[in-house]
Amino acid sequence: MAKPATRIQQKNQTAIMDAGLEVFSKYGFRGATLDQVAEAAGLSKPNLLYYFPSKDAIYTALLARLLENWLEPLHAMDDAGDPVEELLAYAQRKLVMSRDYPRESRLFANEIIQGAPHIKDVLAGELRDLVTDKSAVIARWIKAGKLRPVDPVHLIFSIWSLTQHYADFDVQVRAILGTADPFDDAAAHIDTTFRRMLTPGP
Amino acid sequence: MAKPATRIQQKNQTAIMDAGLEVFSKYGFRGATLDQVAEAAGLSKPNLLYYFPSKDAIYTALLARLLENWLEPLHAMDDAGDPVEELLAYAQRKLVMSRDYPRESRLFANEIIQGAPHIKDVLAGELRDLVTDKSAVIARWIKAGKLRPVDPVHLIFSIWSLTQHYADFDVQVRAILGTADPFDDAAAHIDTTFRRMLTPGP
DNA sequence: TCCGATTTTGACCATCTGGTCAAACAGAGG
DNA sequence: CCTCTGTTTGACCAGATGGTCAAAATCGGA
Repeated sequence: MAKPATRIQQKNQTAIMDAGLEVFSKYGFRGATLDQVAEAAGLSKPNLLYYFPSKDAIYTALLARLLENWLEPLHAMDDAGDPVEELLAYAQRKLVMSRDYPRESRLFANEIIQGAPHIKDVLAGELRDLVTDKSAVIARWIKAGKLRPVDPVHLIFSIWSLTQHYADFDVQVRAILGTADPFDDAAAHIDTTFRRMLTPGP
Repeated sequence: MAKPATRIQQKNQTAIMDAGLEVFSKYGFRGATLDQVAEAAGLSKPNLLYYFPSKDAIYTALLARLLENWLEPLHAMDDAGDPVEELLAYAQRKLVMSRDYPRESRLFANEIIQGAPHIKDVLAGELRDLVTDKSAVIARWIKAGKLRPVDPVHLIFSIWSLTQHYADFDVQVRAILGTADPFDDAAAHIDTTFRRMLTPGP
């Protein structure tokens, strides 16, 4: 029953997704217009709507694709690995994602800031479960004396906010630092931060 | 030449500013509509435009007022105080602002994420100068051995991101933690974080 | 009370926005 | 060459949006 999807379909669908990412991440759902998306995709508006039934459909498809990639690094945190290195690696992966996929980060940030109307259920469901799960892992690490005591959930919030900041507030960061690439220094800073936070102290 | 501003003018102007804050912080500049602002202010749209000449004027006025309050705590960081306590106090002040003025924080975040079209010059001017100035203070503290070495500018970014996260991503934070107020735990976590980061280690 | 200044509003407008539709246009297989 | 399926488009629509304007309502002081 499922149709194979022609070559031209795939080309246009990815063009639309990419254009939608560009526009929605810049203006938010309500601030973006279909004309903008169509132009960025190099298509006419009716043609765009031949591939996606509505503005909402494009946005929803984008969010769905995003959420997978977004949660993957946290999933990948390994119970059996070295606690400090696992957490540091997670933070660095998130930072690399901020550098390489800033539009995705801003799309997500826009959605959350505006009250997460499209994904509130995912936050309270899948995401909540995942964080609860990984928090338990971190708590076990702490109990085993492998990490300096810290609130596990707020530790995860810290990793999110510190890394995503460099994508979401990119303009501000660059305005303050000049135009130089901030990500190398950011990587060093984040490494230092979490090492001091998590490594047993004096 | 300047007119005194009647009582009714002040009442309506503040009503409009508050309504604008509510609406613009929720949808961003482009996503918000004058009708929404007018309704939130309890005025008709023409009446609203009697007090402010345009949508842009309301938004600009909001941003101007915001920026003052926003930079004040950083200004207040005292060269002569105890380094660790000054920085911790700054972080706590920012966190309290996230708790008490989340709409302001989200308004600012929306503006920055969308490329800061209205305040790019402030970022590259006033804000940049302020951060440069305070970074020098922090660098001096480090050189004097009062703080563990850390990149001063990225330290300031850390304070911003960790505190504003609780306002900007409020929905996500509450979805994960349940409905309980997250700010007490956040305060403790942030205190711990920066104390470990800045206090001389082993 | 009256008068000028301030405030409020209903009606209106041009433009934009998400979305529709029938018709025109490929492209591949026969 | 024709035809069938998939693709593209110009013209169009109803509702929303930022903004205008003249007239009406209200206010505050003399």
